[in-house]
Amino acid sequence: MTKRFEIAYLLKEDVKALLNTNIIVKGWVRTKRGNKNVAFIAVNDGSIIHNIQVVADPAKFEEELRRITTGACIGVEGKLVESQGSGQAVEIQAEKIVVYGEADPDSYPLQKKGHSMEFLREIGHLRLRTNTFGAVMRMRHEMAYAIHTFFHERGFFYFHTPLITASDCEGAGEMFHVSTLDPENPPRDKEGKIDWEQDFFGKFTALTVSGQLEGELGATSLGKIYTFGPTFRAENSNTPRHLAEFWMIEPEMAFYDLDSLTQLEEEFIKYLVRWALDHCMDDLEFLNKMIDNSLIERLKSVVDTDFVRLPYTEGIKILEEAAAKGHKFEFPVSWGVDLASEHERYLVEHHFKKPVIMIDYPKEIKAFYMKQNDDGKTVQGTDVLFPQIGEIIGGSVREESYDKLLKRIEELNIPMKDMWWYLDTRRYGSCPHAGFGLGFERLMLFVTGMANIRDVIPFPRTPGNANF
RNA sequence: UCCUCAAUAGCUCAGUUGGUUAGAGCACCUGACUGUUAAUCAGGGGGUCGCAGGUUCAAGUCCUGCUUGGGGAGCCA
Repeated sequence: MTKRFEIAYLLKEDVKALLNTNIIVKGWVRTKRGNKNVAFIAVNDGSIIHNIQVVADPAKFEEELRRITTGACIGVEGKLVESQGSGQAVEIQAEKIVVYGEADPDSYPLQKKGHSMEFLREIGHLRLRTNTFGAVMRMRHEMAYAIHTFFHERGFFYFHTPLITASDCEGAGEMFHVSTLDPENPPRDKEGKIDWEQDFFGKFTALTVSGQLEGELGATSLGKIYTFGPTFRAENSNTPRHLAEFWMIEPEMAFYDLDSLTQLEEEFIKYLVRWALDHCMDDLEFLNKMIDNSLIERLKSVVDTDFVRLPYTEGIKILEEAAAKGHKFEFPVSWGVDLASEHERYLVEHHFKKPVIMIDYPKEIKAFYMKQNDDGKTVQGTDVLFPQIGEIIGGSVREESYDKLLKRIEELNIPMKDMWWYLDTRRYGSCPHAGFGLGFERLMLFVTGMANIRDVIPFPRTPGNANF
């Protein structure tokens, strides 16, 4: 019985022993071309960006060739031979062709010429069959695998935090409510408000905006953990960098301080970029050619560059000096303001020209759980700022002092009723610890060179769009 | 959510200061070509110019509203 091979194997492995023997390939047709003497069919099975060339005799396969158009699914049995043409090393001389599924060219929307990303988003069910999305999705898998490998090699445990949560006090964004109550006629309490006690969980619940708080419970028992799962934000954000449903990686480490935290952040990103360069070069070369021709160069430069550590206060000084020298900012800069993306871009793209890890932010512009510095003004938060993308990582050393954390919670009027368990981490066996969050799709933007975050996830969810 | 730009053939786009029958490339169909590389060459079919109003002798073109999409901003990862 003739064996089927995946195209990645035929094109990447040593196939000398297979030459001039019969094999089978199966996949989807990218193009068909030729004349009345010979036909060429480029077949792709998703295992690799490249196609294998099938050579067929038009006289022998007249009926099959009529049914084979761009997008059709076929199986081919034939002899693997060294190619007579110059575009590929090996090809298959067809002896038997099965057409599994035709793709009517009058209605099949994908062509062999390029499409706009906007058009492809409208056919999200079929865009995965394009070269670009094949490359992006293979890299998405590689990056996910690399993330697990990175943490596993360093003794982190993969820790599963809940997707449904009752903590609505993280301040990380608007939440999607989770309820089984009848929206037409919900039960009401005495004041006429919706009675969440009668809901499925007996309280108001929503989809998680972060696994961090539960992640801290893992870190203060297992030592080093990371989460890697979906995250949901109901913000009305319409930008190329935001999704309503995205994947986030959140490591949390006991006994890490600011230095070891930023060191891990830098090491992590460099590991992932290096992994892409080591394992995804075929796809990267395609993306470099078709999407962004400075991509590979940029990835290499990140791996070789030391990230800048920049205290917020020094960053403000640089920006104020730039403004004094005449650089125009839309928003004014002074100590205490939250930096706008124009400010971050100036620092990363103009001043340092390399990734910047900004640290020690004013406490007023950062979350309640960040460790307070002795100056009484700043906290040990860290943002890793990347060219083009902006903030790719946000992290901090966590405040481990029960009294300081409680005071901050009270100052910010954060409701206490759902926070008691979090505070217990500081009440019993409290330890210094730190962690960060990396937006998986922001990483994907960086390593693929794609411009819009909707094109680095198979099925993007954004305001007004939950298709496919 | 705010600002801004756009919407013309299946796809990517052109269409001049408003003026006759709205064009090109690709795709599709027909034909040519002895090995192509998003094959090439010749011919053919294919349009409610996003939707609804308005101005005008005349609207793809100007105005208003709506819808959808892009870019920028905010929020953030």
